[in-house]
Amino acid sequence: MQISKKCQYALKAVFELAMRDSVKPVKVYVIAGAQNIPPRFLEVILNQLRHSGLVESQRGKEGGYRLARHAQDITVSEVLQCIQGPMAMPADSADGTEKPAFPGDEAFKELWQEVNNVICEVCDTRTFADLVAFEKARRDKCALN
Amino acid sequence: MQISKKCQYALKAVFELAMRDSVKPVKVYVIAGAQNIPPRFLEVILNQLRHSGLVESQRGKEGGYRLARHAQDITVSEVLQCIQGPMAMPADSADGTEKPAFPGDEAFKELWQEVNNVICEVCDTRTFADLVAFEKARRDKCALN
DNA sequence: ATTATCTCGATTGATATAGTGAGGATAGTG
DNA sequence: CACTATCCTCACTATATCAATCGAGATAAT
Repeated sequence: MQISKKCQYALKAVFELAMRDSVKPVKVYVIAGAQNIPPRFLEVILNQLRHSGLVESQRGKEGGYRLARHAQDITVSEVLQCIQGPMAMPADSADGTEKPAFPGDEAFKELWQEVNNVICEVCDTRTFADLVAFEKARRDKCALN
Repeated sequence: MQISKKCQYALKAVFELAMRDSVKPVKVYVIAGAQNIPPRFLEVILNQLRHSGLVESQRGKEGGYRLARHAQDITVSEVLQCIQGPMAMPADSADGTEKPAFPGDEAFKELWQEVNNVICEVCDTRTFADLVAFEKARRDKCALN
């Protein structure tokens, strides 16, 4: 049960763009610096996010990346799915072939389905606007001390 | 987001023992055959489960494995933790060292905590007695057709 | 024309996973 | 006691996946 580094980087990158909420595109190395992500690796990741329509890019000088939609319309699930693919639970046979079922297969399938559902409930409803709001609230609280 | 084969095998093996609910120990190759698990690999897995106190073994001829507790007292979580270790969510730093936090780290930590909680809610409350009951109910339903 | 940036596929090195091998320990059976 | 079927242990290998980098190209601003 693990979230890959790549996925964590993707989430952090989208978060950074959401925080900045900038009309001007943000350069890769700026995001990388702000979030401590290997810059060349981040290029790969942002490109993948772009192909999924989560971010937009601008090439050339003064180029960079920005969110393709408002932060409140991008969920954690979308980023996870873009990078890790759909949350494949064991029972999902990769090939479509009907395999001979073994005792308990159905029971486990139902279990994984339920696990999947509760995860999705959390990740589908959590937008990057929420995350940014959380971060800002935390900063305000710290500022009081 | 993936459950390893090893873990799936462990769950299937415990399920098989729960189904049989036998006083006599069940041999590895029997479990392996019933659940389509590579027998030598299953040995390794059952041994690991034994060290965690989930199953008991008997050596020698007429030896094998049985559950160390009643099926209703063994949860899916216990097997998962035995094989995969605790569900480590990204924010948990492996080393105990304080790392310089980056923007959003706290927000993500809270998110992963929540994800972890809902998963545990499902897996902590699901016992192997539940899974066996599910399987038996399914069989009864099929028998009617 | 120059330069800073994104684009994209290939490649590398590290780590984790899945599974196997070989020999030892133990308990029942004749 | 000798034999054999079983569990026990740990080391090992092969393969896949992950994390990250490289290098050459395309594009846009100046």
